[in-house]
Amino acid sequence: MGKERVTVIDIAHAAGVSKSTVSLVLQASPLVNEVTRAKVNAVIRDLGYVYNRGAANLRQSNSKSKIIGIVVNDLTNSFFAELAVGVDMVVQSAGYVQFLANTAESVDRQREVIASMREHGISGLILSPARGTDAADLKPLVASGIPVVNVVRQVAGAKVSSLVSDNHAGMRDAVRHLAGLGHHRIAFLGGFPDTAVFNERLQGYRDALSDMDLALHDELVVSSAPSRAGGVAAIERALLLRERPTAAVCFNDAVAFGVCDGLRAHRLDPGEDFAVIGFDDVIEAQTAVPALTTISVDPQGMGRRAAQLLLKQINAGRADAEAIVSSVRLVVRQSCGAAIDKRERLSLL
Amino acid sequence: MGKERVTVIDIAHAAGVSKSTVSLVLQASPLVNEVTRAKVNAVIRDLGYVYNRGAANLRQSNSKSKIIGIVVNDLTNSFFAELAVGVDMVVQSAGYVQFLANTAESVDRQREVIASMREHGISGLILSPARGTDAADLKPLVASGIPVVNVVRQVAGAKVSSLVSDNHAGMRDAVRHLAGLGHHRIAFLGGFPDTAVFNERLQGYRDALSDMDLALHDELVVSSAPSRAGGVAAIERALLLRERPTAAVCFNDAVAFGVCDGLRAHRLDPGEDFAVIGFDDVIEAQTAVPALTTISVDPQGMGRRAAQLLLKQINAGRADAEAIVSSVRLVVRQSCGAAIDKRERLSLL
DNA sequence: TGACAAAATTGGAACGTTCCAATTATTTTG
DNA sequence: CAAAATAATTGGAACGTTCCAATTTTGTCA
Repeated sequence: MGKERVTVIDIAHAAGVSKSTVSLVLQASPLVNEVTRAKVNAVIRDLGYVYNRGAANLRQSNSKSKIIGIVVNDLTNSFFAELAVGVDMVVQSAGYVQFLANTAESVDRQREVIASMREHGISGLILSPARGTDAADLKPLVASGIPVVNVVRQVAGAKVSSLVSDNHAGMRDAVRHLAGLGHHRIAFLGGFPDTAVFNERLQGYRDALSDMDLALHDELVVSSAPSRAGGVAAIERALLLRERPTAAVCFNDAVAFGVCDGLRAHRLDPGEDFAVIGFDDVIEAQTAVPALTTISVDPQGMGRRAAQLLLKQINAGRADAEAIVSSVRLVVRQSCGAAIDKRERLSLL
Repeated sequence: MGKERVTVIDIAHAAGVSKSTVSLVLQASPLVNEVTRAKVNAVIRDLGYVYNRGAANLRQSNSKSKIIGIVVNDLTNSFFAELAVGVDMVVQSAGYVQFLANTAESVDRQREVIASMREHGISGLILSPARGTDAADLKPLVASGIPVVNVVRQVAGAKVSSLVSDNHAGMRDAVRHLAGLGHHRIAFLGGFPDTAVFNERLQGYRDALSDMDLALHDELVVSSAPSRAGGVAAIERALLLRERPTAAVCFNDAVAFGVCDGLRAHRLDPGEDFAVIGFDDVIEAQTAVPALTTISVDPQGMGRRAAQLLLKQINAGRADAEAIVSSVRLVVRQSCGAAIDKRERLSLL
């Protein structure tokens, strides 16, 4: 059963009107009489009609396909999962549906999935570019007039909008906070050094050190994969130094969690014996023990904003590149030694 | 620039062949001469042609749309994120692209997104049904002949394939292991009691207790949201009991991590003072401290298998429901007191 | 070379919708 | 009540592809 597809023509026949009228009803056009509308809608329900957007898109402009694409480099990272959820929330309620693809940092996969999405007629794309993406990769897309919003990372020279967090200020605030707590040897742990994000954060770290009149020791900058495992590896190496750091700012929360794991493996208590600050404020950051002090970027909110920006551009028809830097704030929890702070405050009473 | 869309007809003109030939080339048909093929392909590249799958789908059967849908209830949960990544891997390499939607356990959202995906002509659907989904919700989908694979949860009475893990055996093994370590008061923490998964796991817990001649105390079963926060709440309540448990099996890893957090908040050391076992073997389970003993279900592998099953059904044209129960194994790490175990073993030497 | 088979190419209808211009039905107005 | 204005409906072309049947080209063989 349910063999033959029900089309607008079947509806028209059953309702005793023309296919044009049915089409008008489908588009909720004000031109059609209330009673016909009701009749047609009833038939639509009865026959179990399913609108064929493919056919509609053929006739309409591509920008009305009601599909957007989102491609991220690591969905396993909660940051991106939450970003995707944020995007999903707003596109879903705008009646859109999203293609989601994971590139695992492969530019080849990225090229393939973007091509594939284009064939399917996406109206817009939210892209967290894989490492090594360059402007040329996005060229054909933007030339065809499809709005693109880059998130998290920018790609130099690409004429597309972007939404990134204020990496410099965030890291600067983190380091200042640690310096304010009396730390002198503060490490910068995790992240791949060939990314813009890494360099922005690193610059924030450097600037803060010089602001606070602290010396910059290159060996305290330890790069690694931006993952939990990478964090373990980074703290391992940092603890091997003759002069150990007493605190660390981490490339992201995943790294920070790994650093906490690594510290425990060395019988050090994160938050007590060593201060740790993350970046992102992933959902687990608040419930973890110790709760993670981190730079809150609100990934879900970022997803929502990116989606809103994209939808705005889709509706406007024209996409003039706008670069938004999302501000960021330090959330102080236990992992940076707030407990010590509190103890001191209590002793003052 | 790039205003007008390049079509198969433009290619035909430029290459001096007919549109039919171009179409044949696009489908890599063996009917076309090598030299024409090369010529056409060259023109395709030069003009920056983009295949219009929408148009093609209009002419072909819906099962060739090269789109599958995947709807999950909580992408923020790493389990589902990994599942999605697994699905993504196999569909991507099969040349498919996936619609991904998050329902946040809302049947209404679920209904909407499934309808929307259907309008876009998905060839198949992987669904982790929201709580409260019933067979009627899936009726129209399956009636239209679109293969559906339910993952994680089944929906009673729906004639669709399913891929679930062996919840009963997994929980049974977990409890037996704890009992084997000498625990008598073992709690079952977390999860919503109105789900099939919960009940299967609970049954495994009960059966294991009776196998091991342990008494079943109802107050040791504490339900909660299946999240980290839920875990904190559950252990809080369990620790309030006059006779405290000494170990717990948890509904999933998220709950287990929450339980560890909650224990620490009470100055109890998970793995030393209290044994904890999770369910899922999420990626963090191995790197967390203490590393989490858990029932490994390999979410990514599950995603891959679900995708393979779905693609098989799409290609077969006919989807006869098959129910696969994925076997599961206990992975012993630190959180259940393996360390104690080891200590004992060492003392025997 | 002529006849036939095989290989390669092709025109046109079809898919399910939208949109335009045209038509018909209804209401308002002088 | 006729004419004009407005409201509602409609047929048909178009969108970019595939597929079928038909045609043309090329190759083979006696």
